[in-house]
Amino acid sequence: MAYDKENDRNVTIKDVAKRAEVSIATVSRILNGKDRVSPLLTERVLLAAKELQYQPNDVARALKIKESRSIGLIIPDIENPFFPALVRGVQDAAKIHNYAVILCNTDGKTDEEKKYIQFLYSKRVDGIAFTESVDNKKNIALLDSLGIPVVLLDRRVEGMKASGVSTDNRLGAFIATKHLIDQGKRRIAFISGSPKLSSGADRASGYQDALLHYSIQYDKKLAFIGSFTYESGYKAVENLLLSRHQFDAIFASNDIMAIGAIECLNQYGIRVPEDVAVVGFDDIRLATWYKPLLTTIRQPVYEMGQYAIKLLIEHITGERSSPYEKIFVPELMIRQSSGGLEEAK
Amino acid sequence: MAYDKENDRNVTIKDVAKRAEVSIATVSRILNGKDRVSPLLTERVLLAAKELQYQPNDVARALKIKESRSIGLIIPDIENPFFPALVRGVQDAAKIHNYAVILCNTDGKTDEEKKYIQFLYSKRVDGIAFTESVDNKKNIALLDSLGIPVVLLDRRVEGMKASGVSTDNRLGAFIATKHLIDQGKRRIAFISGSPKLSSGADRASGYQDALLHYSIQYDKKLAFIGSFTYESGYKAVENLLLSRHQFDAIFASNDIMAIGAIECLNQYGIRVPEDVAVVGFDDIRLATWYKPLLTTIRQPVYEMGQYAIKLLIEHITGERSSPYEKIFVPELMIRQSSGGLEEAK
DNA sequence: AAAGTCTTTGTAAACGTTTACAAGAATAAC
DNA sequence: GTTATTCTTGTAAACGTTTACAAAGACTTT
Repeated sequence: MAYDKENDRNVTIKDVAKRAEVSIATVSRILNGKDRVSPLLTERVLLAAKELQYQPNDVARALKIKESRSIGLIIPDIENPFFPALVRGVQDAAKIHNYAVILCNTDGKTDEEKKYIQFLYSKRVDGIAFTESVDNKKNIALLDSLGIPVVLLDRRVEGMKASGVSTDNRLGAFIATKHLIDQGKRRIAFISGSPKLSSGADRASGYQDALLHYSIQYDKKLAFIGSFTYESGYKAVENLLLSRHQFDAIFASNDIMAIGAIECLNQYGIRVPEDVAVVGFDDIRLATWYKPLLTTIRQPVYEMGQYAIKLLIEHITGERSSPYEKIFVPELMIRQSSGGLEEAK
Repeated sequence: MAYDKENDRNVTIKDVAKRAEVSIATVSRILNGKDRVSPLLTERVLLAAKELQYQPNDVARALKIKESRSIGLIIPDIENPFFPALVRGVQDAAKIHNYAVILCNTDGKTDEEKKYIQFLYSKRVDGIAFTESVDNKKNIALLDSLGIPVVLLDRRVEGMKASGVSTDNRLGAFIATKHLIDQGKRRIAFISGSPKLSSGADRASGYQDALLHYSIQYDKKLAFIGSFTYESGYKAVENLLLSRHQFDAIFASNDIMAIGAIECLNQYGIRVPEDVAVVGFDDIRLATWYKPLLTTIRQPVYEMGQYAIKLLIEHITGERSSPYEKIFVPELMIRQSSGGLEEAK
């Protein structure tokens, strides 16, 4: 019943062979350019293929050679401003090697992740790039059991036999906090991301490292648990305000929480950076469009996506066999929200 | 040489058949649930499948039934803030029907589009959702010739036999311009998108319609050609300023151009909305985070993506045979940048 | 009890490729 | 001129499914 299937004028290798008066093996050989074949036949076959507008059928090919030239990309949500650049990096790298990328949005739900992993396996993708959203051993184990190359994006997972790419989150958080301290701030509030994620936990560690290093007392009452969403940033500050604890700065574990935080501060008539300095994390594009311009820690997201696929493909082709952990180094982008800019002038 | 291919413990329908002591046909029938088969065998097969952790091979299936359960999605650039919501809509709709979506970024290059169309055809996708970036008859013709269902996103293309989904751009532009006129503005500058795109051309028409309707002289000197990018919005205003023509409002054909325009105005010390009112188009998420909050014309982008895939799948399954044109209606979102908010108070 | 009908199962071909193997032609070696 | 070697091509099997067709078994119907 499907569209156009009757007058399906699909031309196969067989048709080409017939027209060029050779065997299908010969056609295949010429088209793949692996084996040598005489110039005479080559020309005839190429001509026939062009005349018939032959387009190889990759699914038959995939079945035979057990290689689909496609990879799965699992992320929580493409609408989250962090991901478009990552996805673009992935896609550009995949394109170079002629891999198709199948996009999957899980909204951070463990069972969606599982469904997609199985879905992708049924499609016999050659590899999977995975950004897990909650530290879930089960899905990691599932991935491991598939016997398919996997690379983990933006997350560290202990004891997994897969490669990974991430940013040094602990260092980034350290730098961010240090920057605030350098501005003379001493009562620095912290909004964490999901603490179950390595990225969330590591940023919390970096924050504490910096306090410790500069002999500032860590104050539990200034630390809030967020979830990497705008709303959680807003809420955190609202709670902070309600608690009436003094603070002169905020380090939020990502940019959208930082923006949520600033929006809340504004709502209560508190000025940024004059009254409270704010630093975010990620350096999404919005950070340079938002007012005040957001001081933040830059992750090279596009490059991370690219590198992940480079690694994945190396595993697929067998060029690389043992897991490798690529860690990018974060960079402080000083803008308005931390008040660091005026100082610099 | 590929990863793990030797100790590939892939279990096939044959293995299941052997273990359950039935023929492979029976296994297939049970797994697909089409034909009736006795409860006894059903149970045995299901058990065997579970014990062996059988996962069907969709590529073999695709080859046999000529249906890959995957669709291609061609867009210019996922990093353009307009697209994430669209893509998410597409993906969510595809998921419901168990289709994989293969993402392709073309950067608006015609030859990239062509390459991807052929690439997707080789992969034998069941359908293609296409957002063309320059009105290129050749690629449309190519798509037509494939004999594969196609739906056009966000673009009208004359005389194509494919379905399409878009927003009434002309109406949207009319409403935007009218809103500015309602604010008492009479010298309204216009920044177009690519005029070769229907979305670009239609918005220009809507702008002119409104001027005509309210008996305002159309002034060529106030109209600028942009390309839907931040930079082109910025440039347009710079040129406008240099030309020293008076203006009291700007209608930009999309939000990022509007933001580019405002940034430029700010640079020159011109206040928005006090000195110049600005309206954009699209209502990307950034419009509500940017300062001033951007007055704009909302397109239901997510829904458009969803609807496109619904349509596409109807064509694939044969439920729908003749092309259908779905046109969403745009909505004015009054915020700060047009000064419309104070008035309303 | 024989003949007919319906239901359940199996056999084998097909989908469009790639590739091991064999065969034949051409060239080289003696 | 015979034999060995290399090169080019074809034949056929295989990849993992689905499905047309046939066969056999279980019921009806007379």
